[in-house]
Amino acid sequence: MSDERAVNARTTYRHGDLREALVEAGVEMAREGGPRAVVLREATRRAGVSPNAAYRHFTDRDALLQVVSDTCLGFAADRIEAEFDAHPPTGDAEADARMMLRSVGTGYIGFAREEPGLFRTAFSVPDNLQRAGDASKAGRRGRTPFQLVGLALDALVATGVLPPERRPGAEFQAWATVHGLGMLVIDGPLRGLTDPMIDAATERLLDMVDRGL
Amino acid sequence: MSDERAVNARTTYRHGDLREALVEAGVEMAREGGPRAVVLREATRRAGVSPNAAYRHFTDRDALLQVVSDTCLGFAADRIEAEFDAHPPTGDAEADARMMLRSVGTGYIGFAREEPGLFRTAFSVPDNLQRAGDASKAGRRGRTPFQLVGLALDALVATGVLPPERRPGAEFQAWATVHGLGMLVIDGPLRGLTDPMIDAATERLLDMVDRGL
DNA sequence: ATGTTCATGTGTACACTGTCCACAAGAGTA
DNA sequence: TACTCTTGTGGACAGTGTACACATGAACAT
Repeated sequence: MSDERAVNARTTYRHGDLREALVEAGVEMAREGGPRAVVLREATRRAGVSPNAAYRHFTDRDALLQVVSDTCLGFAADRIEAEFDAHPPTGDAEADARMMLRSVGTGYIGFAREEPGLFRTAFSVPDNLQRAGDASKAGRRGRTPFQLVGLALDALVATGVLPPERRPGAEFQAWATVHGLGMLVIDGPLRGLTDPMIDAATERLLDMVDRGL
Repeated sequence: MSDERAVNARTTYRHGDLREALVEAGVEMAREGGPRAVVLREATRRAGVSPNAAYRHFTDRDALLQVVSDTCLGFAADRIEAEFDAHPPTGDAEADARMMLRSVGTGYIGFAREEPGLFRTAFSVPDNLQRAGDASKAGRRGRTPFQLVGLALDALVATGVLPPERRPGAEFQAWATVHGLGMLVIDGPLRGLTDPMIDAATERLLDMVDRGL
């Protein structure tokens, strides 16, 4: 019963939860070096297990990366929800809905800046509309980032800020805008700008979305 | 003088222009498989040269990828300029300026869809504001994509569509938006959507920029 | 308790990668 | 003609993903 979970030393032949251990190791590597740093052999090493053991849980190195990537998306969702919590409803339904959409944006960018490795990893694996709401990509509260944008937009429609006829597909506009900014901040021309400058750029961008949606 | 350029067979000891040949090989690999497919040894193989010969021209595999990436950005610029050409000025300066910005967007997305591998490669290497206008990233007409957005925005200011006080930093908004859509189309939730659907999403996004800038 | 089964981990091996080192070829110059 | 410096070669090594055959032991049926 002395189940040394996180520690790589183990006495039993069976690991206990190797799959989870590999994913956690993968996330840690991704945090430091992005998707390229997610190395299968290194993950098994950190889990204190032989390289081939990984193949009992993942068909491929890419399969591991896929799961790691999904996990990272879940973290992004958590970060966005944290932003929600930081701006609780005031009672002004319209302003609250607006703030909700902004929170998606600021949370998203915050995640990109605080965890660039995880951010890059989250979007290094091809996705599609079917998988966008997949439970494996959800955060602690069970929602994916993509669903969170949708929620914010629904609130905008409910309070009459956004005309219903503009609702369908609106997540793509909001998403693309914020995602683009995230990429620019991490790997693009905006790299190395000071925090206040990035904050300003974020605010302007969200203003644009607010006006133009 | 029988300089068999593109062919990998060569008679002389010296290659002639190995550096260029390696870059071209790299671009071809990037076209098929994105940045991960840019393999140094394979490039030398295609150039008909031993693996280590590459190190006379690039310090690193990453150095090669950097140059390949810059080249891809140049292609993106070409694609955008082609979109300019497809929509020549009509005489209505205001409408022309608007169309110019739209062309940046449609050209950009067009490039992403037509050459996903090159697009991914172009943005796989970290960049910064200093390098954004670097000549190595320019297209045939000597302008980088980033500079082309700037040009379009300048035209909007010149025709009075965009208030001058909003000009500084506006390329970041335009760029982020379009870049984000590009990523969504290639690797994100919008992957696999039909062309008309993507066209519609692009139009809506550009409308948003037009309204909200 | 005992034997069997089958998921899970091990060991060996191979092809392939990036990269280091010492050496070779030969174009350009003294 | 001899010397030099750039460019390409050959061999080697560590590290990676992954295939195959084998070992272990937890769970379950007897």
